[in-house]
Amino acid sequence: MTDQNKIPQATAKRLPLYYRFLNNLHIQGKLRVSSKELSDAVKVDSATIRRDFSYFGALGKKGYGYNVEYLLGFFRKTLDQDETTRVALIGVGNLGTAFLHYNFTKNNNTKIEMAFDKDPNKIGGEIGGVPIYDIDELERKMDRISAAILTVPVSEAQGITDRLVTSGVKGVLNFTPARITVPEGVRVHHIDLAVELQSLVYFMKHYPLDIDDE
Amino acid sequence: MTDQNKIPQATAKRLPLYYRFLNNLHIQGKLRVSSKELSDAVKVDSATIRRDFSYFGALGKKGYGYNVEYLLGFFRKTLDQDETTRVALIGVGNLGTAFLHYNFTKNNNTKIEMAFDKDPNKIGGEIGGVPIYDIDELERKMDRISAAILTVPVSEAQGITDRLVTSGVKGVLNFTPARITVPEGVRVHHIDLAVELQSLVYFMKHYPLDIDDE
DNA sequence: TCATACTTTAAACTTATTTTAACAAAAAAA
DNA sequence: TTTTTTTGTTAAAATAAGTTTAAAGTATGA
Repeated sequence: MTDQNKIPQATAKRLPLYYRFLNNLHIQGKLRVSSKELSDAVKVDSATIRRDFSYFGALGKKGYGYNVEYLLGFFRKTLDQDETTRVALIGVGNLGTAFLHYNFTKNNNTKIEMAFDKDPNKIGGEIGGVPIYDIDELERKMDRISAAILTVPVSEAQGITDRLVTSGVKGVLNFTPARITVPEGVRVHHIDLAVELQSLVYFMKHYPLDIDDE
Repeated sequence: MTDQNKIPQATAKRLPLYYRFLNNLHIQGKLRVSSKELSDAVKVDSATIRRDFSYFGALGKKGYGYNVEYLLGFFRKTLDQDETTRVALIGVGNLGTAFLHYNFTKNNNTKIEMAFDKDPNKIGGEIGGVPIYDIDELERKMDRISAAILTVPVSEAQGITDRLVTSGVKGVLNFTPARITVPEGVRVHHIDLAVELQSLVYFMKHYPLDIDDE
């Protein structure tokens, strides 16, 4: 909250990516890394990486590069890795199930604490260690959950979102095609699988030369 | 291929989104729409929408707005909706299955023609009308497929990608955390679920006021 | 140990891209 | 008519990326 407001959104979006790769390097036992090496790994221009890092002050050493452990520690703090954010998943279909199997907690500051569905066959069960509750229980259970992953059918999206917001959720990762409306102060990120695929196809046809953007 | 090179990438990325909503409006029987209305629906500033549209010439009428059907027809052409792109899906796990159930063809120019997996229980079967083949058959079957959705475990990502590229694939939608390397001319879009979630959380904490960006 | 060559960052500067704001002109509505 | 709506476009502002340069370090070999 101090000066984070000043760092560009584009940089902020790359942070989790950097963190992931730094973690890999650390596991591999690497002690230092140059912006060039990191660039090869994450496919981001090395100058951009240095620029991104420099928003946080001088983290590297000239002629040496970055100390992996130090950088990792720094990112852990910056990304609030110590304080886990409690997440709920709504809609245990295939996509929802994929999420539940994903081991987020391992390298991340997020934990899916519970899931909701309306299918009686799923309610009461658990997947990947996450209990599945009846969607009707949502308001009762959602205490202390601050983010939600929305993997329900489109038709349910806005209705469920309203209930989530009422329950105090401040962030929604929306996988439905619906562009949901939320009150100010609630953050929504959209990922629309069909749009992503269509976008890829459009870029393939019209921008065939570039290596990679996104 | 005429002047598409001139339209900004940021605009290109929004095109599929516009198309989807225009289609919704059309189904709802709406005859016209203003940039303001569309803005509310897709959560993109109305000025940005007008600016985006204007790259393609004058599509609307002052004091009236845009004719939904005309605009839709225009986008259909621009997004090459008439010519379907043949897509293969690699890795029929939960995420892959979610994709197969998704009815892409309905509103889109993409069709998942086939899927690959190495699980003998899945091979030979089909999901959502898409046949599942043995991953060993990849090179033999991939004729005429130009894009691939990669939903395999990270460890397989680069190896499979190399095989896809050899088979003539020009675009990959990569859902694995690996930042895969491809030769020039092949397009890769990454979607990393963990990064997306972490990114949401970061933005929730540090940019709590903005309504929506992405 | 010292000199030299090499590496690599950080910061300043430049360029490019994207968004936003403003407003005249055209059409619609009253 | 007159007023209101709404586009298309221009110009300005904001964001983001890439380049260059100087300083600070490392590594090497005499």
